[in-house]
Amino acid sequence: MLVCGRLDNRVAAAVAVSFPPSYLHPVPESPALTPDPAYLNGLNPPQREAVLTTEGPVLMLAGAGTGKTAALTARLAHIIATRRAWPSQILAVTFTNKAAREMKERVSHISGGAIEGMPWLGTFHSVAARMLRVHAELVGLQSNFTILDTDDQIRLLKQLIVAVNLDEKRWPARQLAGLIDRWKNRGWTPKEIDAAESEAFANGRGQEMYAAYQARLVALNACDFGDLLLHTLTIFKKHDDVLEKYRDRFRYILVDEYQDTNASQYEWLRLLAEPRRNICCVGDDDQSIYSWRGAEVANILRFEKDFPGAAVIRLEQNYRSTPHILGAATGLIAHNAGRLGKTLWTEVDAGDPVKVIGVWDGPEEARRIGEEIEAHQRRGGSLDDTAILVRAQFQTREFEERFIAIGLAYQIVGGFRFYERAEIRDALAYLRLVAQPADDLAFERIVNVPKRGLGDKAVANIHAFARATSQPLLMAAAQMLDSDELTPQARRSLGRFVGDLARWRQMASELPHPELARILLDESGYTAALQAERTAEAAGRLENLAELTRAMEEYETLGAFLEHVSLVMDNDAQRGEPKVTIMTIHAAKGLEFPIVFLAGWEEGVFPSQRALDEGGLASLEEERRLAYVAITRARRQATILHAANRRIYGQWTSSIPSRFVGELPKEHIEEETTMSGGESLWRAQWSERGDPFAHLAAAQSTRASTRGPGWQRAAGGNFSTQQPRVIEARASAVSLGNKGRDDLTVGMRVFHGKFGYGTIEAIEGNKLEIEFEKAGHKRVLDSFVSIG
DNA sequence: CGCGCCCACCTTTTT
DNA sequence: GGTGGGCGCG
Repeated sequence: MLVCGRLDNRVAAAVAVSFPPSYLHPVPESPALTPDPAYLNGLNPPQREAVLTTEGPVLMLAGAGTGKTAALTARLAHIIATRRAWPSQILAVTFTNKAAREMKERVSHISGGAIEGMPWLGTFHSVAARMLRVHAELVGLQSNFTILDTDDQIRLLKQLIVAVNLDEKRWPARQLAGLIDRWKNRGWTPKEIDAAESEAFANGRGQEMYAAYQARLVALNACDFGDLLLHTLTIFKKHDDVLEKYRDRFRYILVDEYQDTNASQYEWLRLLAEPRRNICCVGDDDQSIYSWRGAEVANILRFEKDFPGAAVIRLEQNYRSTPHILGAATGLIAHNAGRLGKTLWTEVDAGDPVKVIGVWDGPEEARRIGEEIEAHQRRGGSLDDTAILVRAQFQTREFEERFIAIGLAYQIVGGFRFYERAEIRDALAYLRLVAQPADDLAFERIVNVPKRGLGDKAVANIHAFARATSQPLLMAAAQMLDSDELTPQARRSLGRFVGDLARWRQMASELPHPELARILLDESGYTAALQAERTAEAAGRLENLAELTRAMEEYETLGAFLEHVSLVMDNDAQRGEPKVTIMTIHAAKGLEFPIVFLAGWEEGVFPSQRALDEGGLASLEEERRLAYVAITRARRQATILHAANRRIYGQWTSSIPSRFVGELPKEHIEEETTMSGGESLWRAQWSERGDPFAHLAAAQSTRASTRGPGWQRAAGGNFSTQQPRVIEARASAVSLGNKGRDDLTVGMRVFHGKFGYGTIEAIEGNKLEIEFEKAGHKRVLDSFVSIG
């Protein structure tokens, strides 16, 4: 097949057509005789090769911004158009729902909507879940098993730890969850945990706890995310007939982001790919940034060994960034060893060097980026063009504070997924309990939410009774109503809860489920409890719940919805007014922005201290790959910043620029420091002193004599003289895009997403002075408030 | 049973 | 510096 990979496109197409797959009916039309089919338009030679090399193993090394998705979708279109396989005979797996969704849309688009279903296009987990629903009984589950989220998982483990009299402080459930996850990622069932591994928890009881957890899951008819893969893998290994069935079905296999696969996914794929070995893995070893959650770069590095004769196709022509940006990224990643090797190039020749700016401290960094963004706005640019990428979530706060202060619209992407929010999980627990009365975890979660006087004591009682009579909690609770096991209050309250559940259960068959959900939230008192809070947070939660019930309308059955919500639902950033995007580099993978700011390039922040401390060289290289991913997000301009001082966990910390800054090729960068005396003075400062405030003092005393423009803005002193000018500058920048709104007046009560309710005290253009009920006096932009 | 205080924690994140 | 969880008291 290597040979095939070297053929030119026309020949490859001809070869392909001359060997029609024998299992299909002869194909009447012959694409090779007609001009190139539409899906090949605009593809460069390696991309075409990737599309046309359909038979045998293919490794597609696709650098950042090289048109990977275009090639992938064309490949799918090609396989289907040439009748090599029906859409239902192609397995295409991705890691995220977003990637799966995009691929679905593009395939459908490229085929002019002709390809409706690619039923086996999805995330590893959703595809595995789908298989597992069919064969659940082979691992002791029923096909309507529940998929637990991390929160359920931890609560369950905690119970198990307590049950065997382990000190949950010394042996936290989180740690065990992490271990079990790791084991599952490696494809190990409890049987495969050896003594050495087992040693990692509670003096050798790891294996025992893992086994107990698995047993408990089966009893609950539940599984966690890792199980979706591990169970299907187990089934493939033990039941040849099942494996055969899928091997026969999947004529072609396509894997996106192959460098992110873990051992269990790898094994899963290898089993399915045999004996045809029509597997096409797409990835970029330089963008492997998820080893900490089990991804093994080794999978991609050894692909050619695993699949001898594999065609290796490199996509290296970059369509995203300028030569300087690519040059900087390429120069940086060249410091890593053990790469497959790729060199990005571009036909574009314009563009500015990557800017590297050294600033005094964190606040100045935020200030500086804010100014750059406002300048971009003044030139007529949109905020949607801009993104700030950080190493860790804590860095976002500096920007948030600054942008609130200057009224710059921003969004922070990441943090909690939609379905990880407490209120969503509570709502789902209600639905789950109505759908499956035996769902003990759901019962525990909501039996006292909202508070109905059923505390730990009552719940412990129910638990004991349930265990003694071997029945689910809800059934036990119902029986206990007739006993005097509980205090009269608790009994009354529990009686009502149990009665409500029975009633909702009745309704479930008659009502559309979104309606059921609304009734449920209302009658349980959940909504009322949130409304009573009258806080910004509670209002947000109510909104999320409304969103949840809205989303339910798109699903036929409650079961379908529950599957969707636990596996698929994500909170995509909603469009709306233009705003700066602030997010972690991890979250930015796969995205691109014209203008990118890379903040906090300091030793200890990026590379992170933890990576430096514990991971050794491998972990440093992963940080470097992360830096590579970060730079290659930029289309036109990348700006890297590093601060000499930063407050981390309340501690002022001085740091030196990241080693990655030094690794950028000089010819592709342009350095600037806002500190007088240049880098040398500054280096002298941080190295001499341990006391961070000494720097501040030094800075202030130096400032009198050295007045670079940066100094004036840096280090926070002398605000009385500086502030008015700065505010003016802001006002003009902000007013470019936003006129004040006319529906607000002084004295009006308004609601702000972050600060809650407050009263307007003054209006000045599009800026408001508000006295907030909880958050105190603030200046905010009018677009952030609604009339409350 | 619920509130409040104190203390340990503190990359990255999908499913 | 903020937060969440555990524990002790009212």
